[in-house]
Amino acid sequence: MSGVNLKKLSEELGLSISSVSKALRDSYEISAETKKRVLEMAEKLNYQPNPFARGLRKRKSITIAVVIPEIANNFFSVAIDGIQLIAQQKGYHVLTYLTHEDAQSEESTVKHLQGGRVDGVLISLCGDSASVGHLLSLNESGVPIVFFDRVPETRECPTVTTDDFESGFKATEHLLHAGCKRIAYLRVRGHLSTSQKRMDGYLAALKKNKLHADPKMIVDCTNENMSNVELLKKLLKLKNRPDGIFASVEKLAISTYYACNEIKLKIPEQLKIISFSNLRTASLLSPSLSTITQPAFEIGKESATLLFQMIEKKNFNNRIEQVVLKSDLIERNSSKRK
Amino acid sequence: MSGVNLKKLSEELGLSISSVSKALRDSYEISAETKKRVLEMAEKLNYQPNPFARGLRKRKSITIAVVIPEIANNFFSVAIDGIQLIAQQKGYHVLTYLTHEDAQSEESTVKHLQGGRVDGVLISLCGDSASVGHLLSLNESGVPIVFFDRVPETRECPTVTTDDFESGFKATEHLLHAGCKRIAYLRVRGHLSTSQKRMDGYLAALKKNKLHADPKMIVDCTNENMSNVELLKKLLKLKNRPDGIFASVEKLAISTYYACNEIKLKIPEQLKIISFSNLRTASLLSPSLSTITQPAFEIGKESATLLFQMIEKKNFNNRIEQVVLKSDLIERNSSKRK
DNA sequence: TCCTTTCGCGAAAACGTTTTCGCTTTTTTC
DNA sequence: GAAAAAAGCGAAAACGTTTTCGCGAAAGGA
Repeated sequence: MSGVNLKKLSEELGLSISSVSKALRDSYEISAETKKRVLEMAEKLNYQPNPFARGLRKRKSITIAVVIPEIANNFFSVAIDGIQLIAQQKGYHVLTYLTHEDAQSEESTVKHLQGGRVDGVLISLCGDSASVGHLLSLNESGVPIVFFDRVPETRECPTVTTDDFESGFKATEHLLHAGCKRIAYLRVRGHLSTSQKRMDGYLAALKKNKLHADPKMIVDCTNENMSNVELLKKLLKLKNRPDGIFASVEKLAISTYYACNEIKLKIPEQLKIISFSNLRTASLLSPSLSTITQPAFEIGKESATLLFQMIEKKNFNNRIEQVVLKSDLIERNSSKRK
Repeated sequence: MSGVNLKKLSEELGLSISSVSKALRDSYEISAETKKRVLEMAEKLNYQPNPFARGLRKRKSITIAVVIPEIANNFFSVAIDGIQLIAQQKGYHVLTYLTHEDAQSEESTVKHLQGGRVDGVLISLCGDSASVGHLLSLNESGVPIVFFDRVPETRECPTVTTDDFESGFKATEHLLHAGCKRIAYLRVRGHLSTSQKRMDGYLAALKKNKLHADPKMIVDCTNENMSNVELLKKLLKLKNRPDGIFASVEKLAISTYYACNEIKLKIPEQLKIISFSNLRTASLLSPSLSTITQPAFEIGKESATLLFQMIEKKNFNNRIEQVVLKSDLIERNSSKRK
């Protein structure tokens, strides 16, 4: 047992607890000589202040929470990397919670965060979170929240997102320019702001190019690869099958690749694909995958930076900052013209 | 501000603080009727116990720490997934720290964990952590530690690893059977137990097949893709270049793919590759990548389970459990015989 | 020299819990 | 019906900090 606390330290030094505490915090009330003695003894006994006592007293946790749908995902893991960078710079600890796209799990997680465990929350909503009531309640109890990537549709709040509409528009036009006549939009069910905006961009591009938007070409997928592959195989065997696929999330592009492998459909000759994706091996795939790549690391950094601004200035309810970053469209072979 | 605590709750109910506390913890001292009243009021006012007060009093944090070199990595992100699953089941919170392969960062992180912030630590060592003194100190202060994947070489401690020697052996024999005569072993500099064991397996396989182990075929790479590509291009342009590559970590296989693309070396005709990797798109690469795949999710689950055993039974210093899981060798096209 | 200011430090309260102990009232036991 | 036991609750200490306040001594100003 370590058990070295201020009391033990003060006894060792022949000082009062309060003096030791002040010396460690470099208070002007303590002489330079005493400070030196205290610092040396603290070092020698390897004193580490108890975070719970300090948190209780100062009503501050020096901790933030990150709530995300999943972690085994290139976008989120890189975003966390950016978050951690900023948090580490600020001397903050980071609690991570996974909702697994489950609204109930998200709600109970957020509820547990109300006791003062964290000074702020970074969250990317899960797919089927209908309401944001639990988050409002958390915010009202004084905990600032920043949403990143997947943000609430209905309410004004601090967010860090990417230009999803424009990206959806560009990706669709890219497929059109590559020669596609019939483009399917792949999404996962649920009401996510990102998915909606990307689809709006898709629809706008079709409209601008005077193309009919066929509801059958808007395909609702699941979170599970196997069932998606089956679904896509059916889609691609249709008489009037699509000649272009716009996948709104990475995993759907992967499922499409598997489906095409199985039914011997050639990419890009018979089917062109572009996808939102942060896959680092996109260029090594067979064929290399054209992507819209979100600046995941920057998103993480920006949202953490914004959160700390809100934590430090307590007036976080006055102004609502909304940061929008640009995604990159990277053309590769999966959408090549011929 | 929420600020609803036991005091406010007790005032609202006309009870003492201690009675309310006991009612919430379902103490036998409190009547069923009172308990019901208290529970209802707590629900109504949305009471959440202060974790710092409780942690201070009970000397328990209900929190574990995960210390890893990086998170934007398929192995570690899936391992965390497994850890989170178990932690969530146990009602524990998870703090994540990244060392970025920096020994000093690892040391300071571990030092900060001594104050009682966590009840246990899961750690995968960084590449150039020479000593484990800081971890010993943490352990002596009563915090159980479980190492996973990258474990200390010198000391007996609780670990969860994979069969790295056997996997290294099998991977090498696989390349030999595919026709390779000269196999390079790619590793990142540093003294990691995993890398060492994998190489031992490699060397043993060479020896068994009566092949000379050329020191020039053991290549020290860095953590940076660009420089690795350059290094590998040089290696592959050598007069007596290798005809097989055994990459001990995923990123080195990726770098090899890039290098081969640049110098127009054909895989697997001119160079066969196998790699340790948890890449989910390994089968979609061009060509598909043969891998030794570690059961990352199971590793996470096993190590968390082991840690909680140690946390719950306090006699964690008596018996030292060492779990070894099996990796899978998955043959794909990058190492095909012809 | 005397008064005021500054310096250096200690006592004690407070943060919100949990838990031990004691007290009153009710119930059980013989 | 008296003694014993149990039930139901409250007071207060404790966890380890931080911070306010107070106090004596030294230093400065007149």
